[in-house]
Amino acid sequence: MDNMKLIGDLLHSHGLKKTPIRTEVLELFMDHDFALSASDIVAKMTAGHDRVTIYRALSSFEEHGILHRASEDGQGTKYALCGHKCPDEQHTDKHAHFVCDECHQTYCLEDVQVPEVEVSSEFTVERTSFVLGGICRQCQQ
Amino acid sequence: MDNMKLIGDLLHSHGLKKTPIRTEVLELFMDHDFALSASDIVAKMTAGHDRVTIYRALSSFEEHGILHRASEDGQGTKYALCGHKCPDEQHTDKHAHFVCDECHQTYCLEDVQVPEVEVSSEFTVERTSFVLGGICRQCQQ
DNA sequence: TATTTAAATGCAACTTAGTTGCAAATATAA
DNA sequence: TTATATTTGCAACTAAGTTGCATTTAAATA
Repeated sequence: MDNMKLIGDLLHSHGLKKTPIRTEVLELFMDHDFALSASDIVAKMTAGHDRVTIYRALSSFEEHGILHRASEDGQGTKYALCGHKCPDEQHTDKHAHFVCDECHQTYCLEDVQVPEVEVSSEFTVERTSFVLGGICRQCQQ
Repeated sequence: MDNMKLIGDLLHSHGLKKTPIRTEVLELFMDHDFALSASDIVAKMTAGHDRVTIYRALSSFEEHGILHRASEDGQGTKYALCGHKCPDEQHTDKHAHFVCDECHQTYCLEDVQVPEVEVSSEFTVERTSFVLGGICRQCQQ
């Protein structure tokens, strides 16, 4: 695992201090192939850290382009790492996401591009979110 | 205004009782060209009706295909009438929606079709939501 | 290595969205 | 007009997210 080094670099390169909590949060994201919400993280963290701290870590990561918002279903906002297949910059909203109705997990569909569309000049589009819903393989049976 | 007759028919044809509250809720949807959330409706209703009743009316309308979910931004779920340009059946998710970051209003983009996409067989897609975000004309200045 | 300080954390308290159970009220069919 | 299933209101709850403030800590620098 050289995740440790990676995480250190990631935080440092964005001018964020490397704290145990932030490190553990980023490790969680690296260890999962689906998006996580603040409460998912609180539940998975070893020590019982305050919800507020997790919310603040997530916002901060989002602002710095380390995480992107993957979906906002009824179970709260889920975030995903701007990772492997994401370009280093402008990772937001480039791919679609899939939310399972059964387990409520959110997956990045990194090969499904968010389509570019023409919209009435009445609206200035700054973000696009393309979220599919249904059942994932695990919940299929 | 023959909205009244229309509303009566709509409720009756879905086996829903025509109550003052439901009538007023549907009138509100007919009078607005953007989507409304439960709290929007509570605020706009003349008499101070209970939030719970509004939530229940909305769920019921959604179940019966009278309303569709337009967006779920941080300000709560917004609903829109399955109206004029919606086909009478299967109105859900057929078009994109636009959420303004400034006023948080959600508009139906009835001419922007939600694209059909190919997804890994790992996922069974049952719903699709295509939501654009940005600034609407009113908030432009 | 010790000191300093801006940034990060924890705590308490709050807001807002949404839900559930149950009793009272009411729309409609008979 | 009455009977009944539906709808409504109330109270109480959960869960997500936020804010202010005091305390702690990472890391720059002396």
